Amino acid sequence: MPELPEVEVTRRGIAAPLLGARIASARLGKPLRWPLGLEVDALRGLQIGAITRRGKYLWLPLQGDRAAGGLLMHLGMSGSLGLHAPGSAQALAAPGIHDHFELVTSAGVLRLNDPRRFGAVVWSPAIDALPAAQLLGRLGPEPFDAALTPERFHAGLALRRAPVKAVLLSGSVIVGAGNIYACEALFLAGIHPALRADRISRPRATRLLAALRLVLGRALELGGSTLRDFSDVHGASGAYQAQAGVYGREGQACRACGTAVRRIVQLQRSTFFCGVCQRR
DNA sequence: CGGGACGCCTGTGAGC
DNA sequence: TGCTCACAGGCGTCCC
Repeated sequence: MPELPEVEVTRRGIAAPLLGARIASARLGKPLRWPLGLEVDALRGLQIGAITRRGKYLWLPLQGDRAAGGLLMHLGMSGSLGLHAPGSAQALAAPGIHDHFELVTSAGVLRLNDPRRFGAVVWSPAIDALPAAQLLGRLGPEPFDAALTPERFHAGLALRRAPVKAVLLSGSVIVGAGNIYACEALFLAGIHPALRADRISRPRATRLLAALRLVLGRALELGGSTLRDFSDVHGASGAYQAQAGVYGREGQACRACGTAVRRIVQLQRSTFFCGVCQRR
């Protein structure tokens, strides 16, 4: 479900209510990607600090009398976080079969629902200590980091011979664009997804960076509602098909030129593009 | 090291 | 209606 905008929307939805909340109890469901790395009951009594995001990871700092650290969370492919107000029907309801992590706090019940269980919740003594540092260490710059100039972005692409779509998905030159937004940004920038990253000129790299920011920023404004089955806390989903330029539109007319949108497979993932509008 | 395949899981929709 | 198959928003690990 989540690419960067959806993770950021999630963060914005839970950060303020959970700031300063105290954990009354915690519970694990079926195993996620990795073990928690801590006895789940050890979370009891810890106080939640300011929740941050790096790439598609969320960091929940936790402070207690004897323990300090935090939880590094990832929503994987199908994860979502729900925060249910104390005393609400949802908070009182038993966890669903796909609720695999739960924090009962003074500010409500936080539940990670993740059918495919590619997501993760991992204890780390600090965000810059193992194991968090190991996972975050390979991430490239944030898309809206002002330090990521067109020059630097272009320089990053120039080091890679793989297809530009693969480089975007790798997250080493820029984080946050998943399969959908990578396709959409390449379409907006008029760049063929199979073009080698190091063959992209400075002007085209500049356009691609702008397109990535546009696509991710727009999704953020729309509250992450551009994904197929993403729903916010109010259950609003919306506008997916209306937003997509190429993603999921194989065989349909390109909105710019009318040519049939094509689908190819790269890294075992679908890539959608317009063979006319997007040049090598 | 870079590049690409694999595997982790469950759910859903299309086609028969 | 029920089965099978392809495919789904990610990413760490492993092998070349």
